[in-house]
Amino acid sequence: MSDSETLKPGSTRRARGTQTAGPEAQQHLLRAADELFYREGVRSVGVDAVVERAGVNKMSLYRQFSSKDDLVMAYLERKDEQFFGYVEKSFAKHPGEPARQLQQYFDDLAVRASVEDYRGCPFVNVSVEFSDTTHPARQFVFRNKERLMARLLELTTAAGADDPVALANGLGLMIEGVYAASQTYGPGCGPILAAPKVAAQLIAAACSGTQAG
Amino acid sequence: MSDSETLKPGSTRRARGTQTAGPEAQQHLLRAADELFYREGVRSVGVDAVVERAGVNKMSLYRQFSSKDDLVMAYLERKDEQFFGYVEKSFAKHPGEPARQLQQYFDDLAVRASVEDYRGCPFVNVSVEFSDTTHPARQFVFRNKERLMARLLELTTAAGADDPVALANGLGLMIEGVYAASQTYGPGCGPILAAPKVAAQLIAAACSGTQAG
DNA sequence: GATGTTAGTTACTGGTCGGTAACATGTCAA
DNA sequence: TTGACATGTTACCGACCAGTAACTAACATC
Repeated sequence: MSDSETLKPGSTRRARGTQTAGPEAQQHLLRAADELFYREGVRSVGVDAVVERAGVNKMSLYRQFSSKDDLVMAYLERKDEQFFGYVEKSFAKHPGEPARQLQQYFDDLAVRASVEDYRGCPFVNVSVEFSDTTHPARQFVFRNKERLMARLLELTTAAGADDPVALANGLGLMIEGVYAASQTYGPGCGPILAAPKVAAQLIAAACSGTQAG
Repeated sequence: MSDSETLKPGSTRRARGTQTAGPEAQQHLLRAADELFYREGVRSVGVDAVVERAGVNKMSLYRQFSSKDDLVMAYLERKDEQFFGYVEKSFAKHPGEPARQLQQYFDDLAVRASVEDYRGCPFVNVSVEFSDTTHPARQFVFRNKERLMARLLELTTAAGADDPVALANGLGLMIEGVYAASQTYGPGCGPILAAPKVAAQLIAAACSGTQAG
């Protein structure tokens, strides 16, 4: 009862010694895994670090997830939701105007990728950390990108692009480029800020005939 | 003398038990580190794996390099030379025609990035594996990309682009995109193959007034 | 108040990591 | 032949890793 634990200010780490219900512990673990895995990498962060940040016992982790890989997959699911949440949020700003929807996503992406502690695309990162393409995490990434490309293709088609596939491919390439450049070049500098204008150029050139967006 | 070691077919691993001169061992180590670090990642590959593949003793590694980090930096130096070797090789195909030089690089890059066991940009990969931006490896990557951007800017300027910086940024973004897409989408599929056409479009649009290349 | 269930705690396993010490072995020059 | 030196070999260090076992403490239900 007399818990002498002190929470570091500004930290999301939870106090120890308190008991936590199962689903509640799961949420704490997912949140801790999200923060640590994304910032420092999936392989670099050990399960001990995750449970400590979650304020949960290690056994509780293995009661909620069968293995670290299982936790990694749950982390990816979470990131997947987050990612398409961003996408649809941008698209929702200009309903019925596919060209402007695409443009809006690049505007928003450039802003997100320019913050100081940005760590790029979580899916690219796990692809780097896992060299085995048959690993479930890699397979998940493939599906994630497939889904993104399909969504882009919907919009480029709706926008009346001369070659919707080519435009979607070009824009997909730009997205990956922004993510990578945020890590290799400095944050919020150079190429990233050029992305929206390049996207605008590609969209305009592809939709020159039919101005559907 | 009676060395019963058997070399696995197709492997570059060297036989054990033989003695190797210092600089020779260094070359074997660098080659082994290159192959393993690039294919499987810098953090994932241990020094034991490197020395085994190099056919060299672990002590020989630490006589040539002060630490694993030191070996990693040497690996990056090697990759840096290789990278700009590719760049200049493409540029050399069309001397005095900057726009065509830039285009040629994208054509060659798309081919390289489409082979089965391609593992993307080694500099992006170490940026993912090392979350600390103050790490020497990260600093090296920053300098590498700075140098690439400077070289691109030389060509876009020489090509008479309306806005050489903007074009260089756009092309730089495309390069990063090709690297990343080679890992997240399948190999030799989709967006990567679209890269040369997108690059051509960007170059043509930026150099519409003055056809210097 | 006894019981079953769940979570927390401690300690441990077997393995890998980067790095080092002590010693044996090979090669080459004098 | 002898000595010096660079190399290979074996064994080890402390630290970390993912995962588990045995036990204790809190809770709800009856």
